[in-house]
Amino acid sequence: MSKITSRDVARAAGVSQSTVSRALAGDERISSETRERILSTAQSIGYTPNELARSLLSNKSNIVGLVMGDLLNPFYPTVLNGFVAALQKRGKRVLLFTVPPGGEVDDVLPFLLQYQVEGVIITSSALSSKMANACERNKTPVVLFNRATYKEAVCSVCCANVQASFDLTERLIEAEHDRFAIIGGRADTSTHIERKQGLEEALARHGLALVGDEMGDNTYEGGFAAALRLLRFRRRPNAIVCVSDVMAMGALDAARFELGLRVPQDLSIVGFDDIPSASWPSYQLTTVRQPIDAMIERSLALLFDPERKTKRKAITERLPGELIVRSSALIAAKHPAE
Amino acid sequence: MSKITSRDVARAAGVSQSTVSRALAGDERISSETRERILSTAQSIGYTPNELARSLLSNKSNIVGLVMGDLLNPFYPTVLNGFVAALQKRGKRVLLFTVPPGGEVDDVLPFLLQYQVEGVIITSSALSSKMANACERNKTPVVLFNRATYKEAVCSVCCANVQASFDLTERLIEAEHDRFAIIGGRADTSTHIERKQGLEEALARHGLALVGDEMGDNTYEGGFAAALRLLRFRRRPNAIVCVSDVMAMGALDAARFELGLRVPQDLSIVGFDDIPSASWPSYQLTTVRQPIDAMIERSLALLFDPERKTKRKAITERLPGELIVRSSALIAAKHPAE
DNA sequence: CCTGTGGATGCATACGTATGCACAGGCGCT
DNA sequence: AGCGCCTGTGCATACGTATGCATCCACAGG
Repeated sequence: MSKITSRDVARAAGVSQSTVSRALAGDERISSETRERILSTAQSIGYTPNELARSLLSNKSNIVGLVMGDLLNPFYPTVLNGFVAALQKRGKRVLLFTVPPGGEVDDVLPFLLQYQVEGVIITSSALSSKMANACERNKTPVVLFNRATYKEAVCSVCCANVQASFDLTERLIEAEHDRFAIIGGRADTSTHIERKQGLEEALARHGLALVGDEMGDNTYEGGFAAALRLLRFRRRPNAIVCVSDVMAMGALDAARFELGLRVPQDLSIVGFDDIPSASWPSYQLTTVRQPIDAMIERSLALLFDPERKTKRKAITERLPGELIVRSSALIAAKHPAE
Repeated sequence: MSKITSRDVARAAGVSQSTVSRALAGDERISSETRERILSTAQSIGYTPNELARSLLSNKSNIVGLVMGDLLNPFYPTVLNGFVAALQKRGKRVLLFTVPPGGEVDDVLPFLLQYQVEGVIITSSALSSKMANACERNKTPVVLFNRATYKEAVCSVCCANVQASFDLTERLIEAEHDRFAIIGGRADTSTHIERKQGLEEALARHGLALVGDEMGDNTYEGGFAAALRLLRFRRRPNAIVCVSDVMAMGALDAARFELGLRVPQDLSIVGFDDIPSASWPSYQLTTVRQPIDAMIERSLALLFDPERKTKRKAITERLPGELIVRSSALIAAKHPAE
């Protein structure tokens, strides 16, 4: 009783293997009584179709590869959850890979390709041109999520980071902040680069410049430590822009509990992502919400878009972020007129 | 240039397909010069072995199924991360499924079995006896993580919940708490049942009984709302035991921000899991830490244990939890003597 | 020179399923 | 009655890889 195959069902039902296959596929040509008989015998002897064999023959694995980086940043579980749910709804299976800190996407991609995945979604970081080519050669579409790439010809979906960051900064300047500091994530990520760029552009427009620039590694502890470094200045910043919410929460706690500062009276702290805990009363974090669901939808649309197979254009979609005003920063809520 | 197979490599290198297969497998019998030639041609024409075909033939898919429930409870991303990392290290691939709220594990298991997974890890909930039998028939080992089952013959790994909850309660009683309430998760989960049981046993031992019993659905919002219901009593509880940390954090914020109570002076709040945010200064949650890494290690050991294939015993392993004392509850730190 | 030996490679087949084609039987039409 | 057609089923093959067995060649020993 090792493996029960369609041949076993065929033997038990007194038909051929091909008839079993057709009956299970709902082929019209099989008479309904035969179909019934086959289905019930399949049920009774506990037959489970071998999807691997099916995939081998049809050349369609129904599997999508998902490469995640840091699952400990609360933004990504939400993303992961969304992707898995959306893919399951579309009848796709998810092969999940994790890139450990310090690891490279390139290390896991070969494994994905071996499983004949129909597409790959990468949320961890960009990928090398070598691997981009390997995917191209296999005709395996790739979509970068929350990451942009400038060199490689790969599709990506992200938030309009520069714009969102620019607008956020404008609002902070409007509210009379004039000493800005940034707590960055990792220097090699597009989110970091773009959000910093928007911030600096807005500052420059008003003749301002950053008074502090620290890295927080996209962790709570990193944000906490970075904030301590920033706030020990004699003339400390009065606005800290954090490239992600986890770091902003660390910074907030460092300011309040370690240095006894009041937020937002003594300084404003803002983040990006709008993770669930940003709305908790302990934090009330002003932040830029990423439109996760829409981004996921667009990612899958790009991934499965049939016309991408012909014109292999590297499309980058940028969805607008939404400023969520809470009480961690001195920003007036937008007038309804605007 | 659709699919590059080992035959293409064979043709390009002027050998047979079987020689290619053997060369790539590192077969000793292939002369090293032939091997070199094959490897380099494979490289140059961009050959990727088809793992599906390989799996079909060897009857070993190298895939492990992972069924997750609520990824929005921060405990589970940590678990997921740990499992994926551990499995990748063992050379296994992870096929991830999600059970949407209100869904059943039974709905996704058939898909897993179709992909010939070598084992299934379930963190969402127990599974029906029908599905347990189906897995047994397929000789597919199953391990429940953080869930126990009493009826079915399935292995499981959890924390020693009753014991941990009992000890925690004893410590709270020692510290003169006498009006206990519980905020539960979902009534049908073993974690809820067992933690409540330990709590009630300890209370009974001191002639006490619960003064409040609410459900919080293992969400922050649920914990928040449940705490409001509990704390509007005239004689409100002075200790709230929450079955998971997320709910405890909700309860804490409800007490502080909504009702103006002081924690732990006015009441103690404790949780379970020790999620990362439990240690943040805003919360400082006293909680029972689950030994996640050890639990994962034991789960995989059970899953791949060769002798389980002969004696099909349903082993339930219970690892001790560790009480982490912080400032959300009035508990003296254990004397070093003890 | 013939045979035996061993090393290197090719041939054929199997894994479990889907599908084009052939085939059998029944029925209606001329 | 004979012909064609339709319906329902079986036969054979293909997917890409791994592997038992046969084969071939070279070389050594008799």
